[in-house]
Formats: sequence, structure tokens, C-alpha cells
Amino acid sequence: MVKENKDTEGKILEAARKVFTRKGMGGARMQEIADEAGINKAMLHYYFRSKERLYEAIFQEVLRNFFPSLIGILNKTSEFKDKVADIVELYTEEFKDNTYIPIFLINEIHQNPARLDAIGSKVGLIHDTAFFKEYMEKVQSGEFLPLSPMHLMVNILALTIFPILANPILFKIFETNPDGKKQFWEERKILVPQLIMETIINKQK
Amino acid sequence: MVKENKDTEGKILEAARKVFTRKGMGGARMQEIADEAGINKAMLHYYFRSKERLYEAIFQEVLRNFFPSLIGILNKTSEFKDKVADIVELYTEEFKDNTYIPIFLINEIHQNPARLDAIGSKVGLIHDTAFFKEYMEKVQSGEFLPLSPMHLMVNILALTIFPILANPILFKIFETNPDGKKQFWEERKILVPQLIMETIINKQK
DNA sequence: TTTTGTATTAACCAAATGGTTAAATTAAAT
DNA sequence: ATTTAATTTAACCATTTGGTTAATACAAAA
Repeated sequence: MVKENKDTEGKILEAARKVFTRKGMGGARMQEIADEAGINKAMLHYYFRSKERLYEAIFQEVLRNFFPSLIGILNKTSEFKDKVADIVELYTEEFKDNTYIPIFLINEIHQNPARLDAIGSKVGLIHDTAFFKEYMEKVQSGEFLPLSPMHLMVNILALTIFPILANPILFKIFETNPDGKKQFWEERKILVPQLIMETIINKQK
Repeated sequence: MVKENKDTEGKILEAARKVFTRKGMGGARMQEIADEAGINKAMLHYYFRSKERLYEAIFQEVLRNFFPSLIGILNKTSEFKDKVADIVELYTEEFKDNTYIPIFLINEIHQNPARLDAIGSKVGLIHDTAFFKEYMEKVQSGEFLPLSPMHLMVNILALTIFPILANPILFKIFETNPDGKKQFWEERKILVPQLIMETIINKQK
């Protein structure tokens, strides 16, 4: 009785992710998703009832996909500075040419903050990572300055993700050619970890 | 023959700015703009021909409004560090509770980068500000480290604007109550200028 | 006061869009 | 082979939406 629906459902999800992340909830068209998936528009409703539900599925998937890799790095056993470098490397490489994912998240959460409720506990575990434990220890021992974990994390993410979000404006203002862009991202990968470390290492000691 | 159309046109622009900056080009509805302005929908077309043209007027206005205050600060005669502090103060105060403006710009430019073409020369003059002249001089004299102006500016804007863009997620992850939020923004105003200065001052000298 | 051109409105239109339905196809179970 | 249930499609529907139009109100010029 069960036909291989995994295939169709999978194709829908893939197409929906592509269209929703580029156009957002409001800008996406059900017909475009159907075309992208190579199926009839009615199938979208057959599998997901409504645009809202299909969107919700994608939004949660994207959201849940954005943090695990971060948490993965934060739990590595490598040097503190290397973990920072890994974060910058990861997000820069993943999104410097895929700006739609971070913009999608920022924008859609702004449009409807209630959507965040669904993740709840999932993200709280950032505090419990090796990264933050090591950090707090080194603050205790006086090796690191007592900057709050929130500011530290915001600084890392800001310096990494902001240039991705704002890249069209930045490259316009600071007239940047293709080679210049490539160089800019490489410089960031070195500069940001350096900068972060400089701001937390206690030179007194 | 000329009636006081300034009033109606002004009301339309004001309403359009409010709706467009919150909903974006795709999400805004002409009817909602008309309601907001308290006029008939046909008037929108009478004064601006199409949604596209009305939007274009607003987009350019918002864009042109975003930078002048920045350039104003960059040209002040105050201490270098104070100028950085002024930038952080300005954007934080202006947008910490008005997140839609920066999100609108980021998102709409991402949706249609060609819109940026219209500003062209206007923004190029960032290089010619007192801020950058002073910066380059102090790099020459060895007082400042030779960080590229682009990275410097990106760092300042990133540390200032990113937490505004991402504020719903950040306050969710780092469970923050209203008092905590207030404190967070105040801490940023102090922390960011400090951080920026630390990264450019040449301690060798 | 009449004329003239502008400003404003209500009613309307065509296209787009999310969603539905009834019929047809397909695959498995009996 | 027949029944049964899931899958897929084409045609259709109601609503929304940007945009138009024809008629009206209005202020200034003659």
C-alpha cells in the first residue's frame, strides 16, 4: 500500500528549501516550488496541507541546521584559539557565496519572532560546551579577562557573519573586484581570531 | 490651479516608508499604505504611478539617510576613539528598538543588488573623511597598526549592527530579560570602542 | 460667474495566488 | 484478477492585489 513517497516528499522539501530561503515566506510562490520539484502544485498540499506548514518545516530545518555545526566546533578538544578560527572558517566558507541562508534566518525571525519558540531548549546548551567551560576556567585562572560569554559570542558571530550579510554594500563602498573579494575573506579568517584573542587575553599576567 | 498637494504626497511618503521598511517590497500592500496615509488607494498611483516607483523613492530615501549621519561623525574634530564611540552610540540608540531599518536595507539589497547602483559616488566619500585621514596618518607615524580601512570599518559596523540584526535570536539563546537587554546595549557602547582601539593601537611604540 | 485644470473617490478589472476537488493512475493486498 | 488504498493530475475556485477609469469635487484664473 505504501508507495515510495519518500522520493516525492524529499523532492518537495528540497525545492521548498531552495525557494523559501531565497524569497522568504512572503516572496515564495507555491507554483515555483512545484516547478522546482518537477511535480504538480496539488502535491504540495497533499503532503503538507498548506504553505504555512511547508514553510514551517523548512524554517525549522534551516534553524536546526545552523547551530549544530557551531556546537560541534565548540565541543572540539582543540586549542581555544583554533576553535575560534574554526568558527570563522566554517561560517565564512559556508556562507560567503550563500548569503541567503543567514539573511533568511535574520529576516524571517524578525518578521515573526514567535517562530523561535519552537527551538527553546535546543540552543541553551551552548553554555555547556567545552568552549565555554575552558573559557570560564581561564577567566578564573586570570589568563583571560572577564568578558561575559554573551559578548564574546556576539563578537565572534558579528565579525564573522556581518560582512556576509552586508557584502553587497561593503564591496560597493570599498570598490572591490573579484580578486579583492577573495582576498578580503581570506584576511578575515586570520584577522578575526587574532582580534578576538587580543581582546580576551590578560596581558597583565 | 495648484492645490496643496505637498500634504498628500508627504502623507503618502510617510506611510509608505513605515509599511515598506517593516514589510519589504514584496510584503507591503498598496492598500495598507493607503490606509496608513488615510487616503484612497488610487492616489498612490496618481502621485507615484506604480508600487515599484513608490518603493524606489522610499528605498533611496532610507539608503541616503543611513550614511550621512555616519559621515558626519567621521568628519568631526573629536578624538579618534570618541568618533568610534559616537558611531556605536548613534547606531545602537537609533536602531536597538527600530531593527526594521537595517534589516530592510540588508534584505532588500540582497533581494535586488542592482538598487545599489543609484547611490554610486555618494558613498565613495567615506575614504575622504577626517576619520580615515587621521587613521592613515597614525598608521604612517606608527601609532596605529596597518589594518586596512575596510577591515576597520567592517569591524566597527559588524560589532555595532550585528547584535541589532540578530537581537531576537541572541536574547533567546542567552535568556535575557528586559533589564538584561538594557544592560547589554550599554555594555556594548563601552566595550566596542575599547575593543576597536585595542586592535589598532601599536603597543610596540 | 464661468472656465479650466488639478485632486480625489468609488467602482471596476485582469492577473496572480493559495487552495480544492473529482477523476485517473498506480501499486499493493486479497 | 479483483479489490483497496495511496498517489498524481488537470481543471477549477475564491480571494487578494496592483492598477485603471470615469465621474466628481475643488480651487484658482478668466
